[in-house]
Amino acid sequence: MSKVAGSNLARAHDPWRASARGARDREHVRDRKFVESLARGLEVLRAFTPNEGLLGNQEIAARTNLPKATVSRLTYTLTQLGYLNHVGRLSKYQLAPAALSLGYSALANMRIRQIARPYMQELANYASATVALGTRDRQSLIYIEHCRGKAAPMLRLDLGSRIPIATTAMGRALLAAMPVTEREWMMSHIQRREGEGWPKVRAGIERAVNDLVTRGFVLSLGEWQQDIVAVGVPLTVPSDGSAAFAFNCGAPTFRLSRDRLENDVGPRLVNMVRNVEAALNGQ
Amino acid sequence: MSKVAGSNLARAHDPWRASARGARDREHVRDRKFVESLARGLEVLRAFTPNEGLLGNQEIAARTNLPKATVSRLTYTLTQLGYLNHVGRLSKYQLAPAALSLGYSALANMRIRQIARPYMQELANYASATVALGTRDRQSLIYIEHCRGKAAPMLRLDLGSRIPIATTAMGRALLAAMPVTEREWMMSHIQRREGEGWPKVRAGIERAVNDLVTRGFVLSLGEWQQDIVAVGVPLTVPSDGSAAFAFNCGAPTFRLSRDRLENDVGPRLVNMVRNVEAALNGQ
DNA sequence: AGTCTTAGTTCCGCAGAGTGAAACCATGTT
DNA sequence: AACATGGTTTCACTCTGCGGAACTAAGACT
Repeated sequence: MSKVAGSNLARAHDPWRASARGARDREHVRDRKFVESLARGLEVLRAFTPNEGLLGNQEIAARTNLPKATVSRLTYTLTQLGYLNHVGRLSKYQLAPAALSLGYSALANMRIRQIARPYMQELANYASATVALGTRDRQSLIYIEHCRGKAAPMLRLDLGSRIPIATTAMGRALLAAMPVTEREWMMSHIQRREGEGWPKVRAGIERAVNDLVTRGFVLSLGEWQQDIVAVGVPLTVPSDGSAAFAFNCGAPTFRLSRDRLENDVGPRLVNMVRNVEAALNGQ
Repeated sequence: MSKVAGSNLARAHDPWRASARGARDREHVRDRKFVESLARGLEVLRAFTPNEGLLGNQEIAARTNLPKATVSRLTYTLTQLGYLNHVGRLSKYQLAPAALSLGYSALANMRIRQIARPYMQELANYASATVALGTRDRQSLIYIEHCRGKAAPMLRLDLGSRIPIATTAMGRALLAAMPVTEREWMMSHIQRREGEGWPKVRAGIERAVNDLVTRGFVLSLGEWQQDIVAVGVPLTVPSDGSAAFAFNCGAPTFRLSRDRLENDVGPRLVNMVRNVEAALNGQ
């Protein structure tokens, strides 16, 4: 049940727990404001991931825990609207351009991107590393903007791609900057997913919380990808409560010594973020 | 009414004509498979464009022709699900990361991109121009992939951005390759929008239809953007009926003489597309 | 202060949209 | 021919989603 749709943090109403019309819901008071079929339709779209790009109704039904018949109607509707494409004569759908278009509109309207980009590029060049900006969506991070340094075309992550929260510098920065209750809630989720790796992951996060207060940035030293090191710094937009962002600056281990990362790049990233914050509030 | 949601070509069921529960629908037979509230929710998301990125419920209601109360519930739901963000203390929403994420998944799964990219890059380099790949969504084109030639960082269009169909080389290529009935239908739409500019636009399209059969490519010489010339070539994926793509290759006028465009670049683009087609069918 | 305006939210009774189990179809497969 | 497999359609029921209208909140103007 909860495998399907991670609910949306504290403030969230977890759609699938909440209703699933069929499941005679004892206790839960229905939220009259929440439009169930919209949520379901979107959940269908979400079932398509970058690797799982071609799904039949059956597979969708499995992934979303929705009854066959319902999925059939939803895919039909989504196809009409141009969000899905019928592919390969029969059966199997695929995300279609309309979905892409939404993403583009989303990107285009994130003011922070335009403002941050020049700062990011500058640091990327200076450190010959990659600087990226991301934000949270459910249980992972999404890249919103990124700049590569001159000599570092190493790791290629496109805008919109997802990375985990628990083990990356960017993710830890975000976690470390959260209100405690929220962080605890996130961590319980992560714990469930990590299983036995959890103690190590937890230690990493706790160190990050500590690092953030003492040094202003957090680290990930090969904990996400072997051979990749990075620093991360959070940014909270004050006016706009819900939106929290984080930057990272990373490179392959051999290119960026730990010493330089901690004593040069880290502080510079902190400084960069202060500048971005100023620019954001400025105009 | 029809201003809101362009219906989706011939096969389409035009959602808003079809029902709008309140509007006691005489004639129209309801499509029991179509999930109205999903369509409405998505229409709300669509109301956000790259330029119109910050909308209040009221504005959304106006753009979608949905009643206030309904919009209120839909935005509430979309916010819960992470597709919209509440911004600036109260009122006004904005597309949120979840929307972006869909777009990324969509992109990631278009096989044609990976296959076409090397060919595109090669031509882009050769011609010192920009080569792009796009597909249709409703009444416009969407960029799916693009490569810039070495010395041509001129026009910067990101993936997912929209360009018009009627005046661009890419759009005309698509139009020219359509079945007549479909093209006629599209053209009637375009006509409505163009108003008095229509005769010229129409002539352009008709020339394109002609060019396509005689030469294999179509042209747009400054008809979309002053100072930009381009050739376009369509590609139809046979197995996958609905999906039709088109390529363009363009540059600022001063960089690419008309002669070279027509006698060198055009034929090469045609050739490139043949190669891509072969590659697509190959594996 | 008061009054208007503008925008968003909530109520509430109603009707029909959306549902899902089960029957039905259409394609392979053994 | 029987059997999977996966998608679609039917059908009767019910609860969801609807939307007009009432309500609330926050400026803006006198």
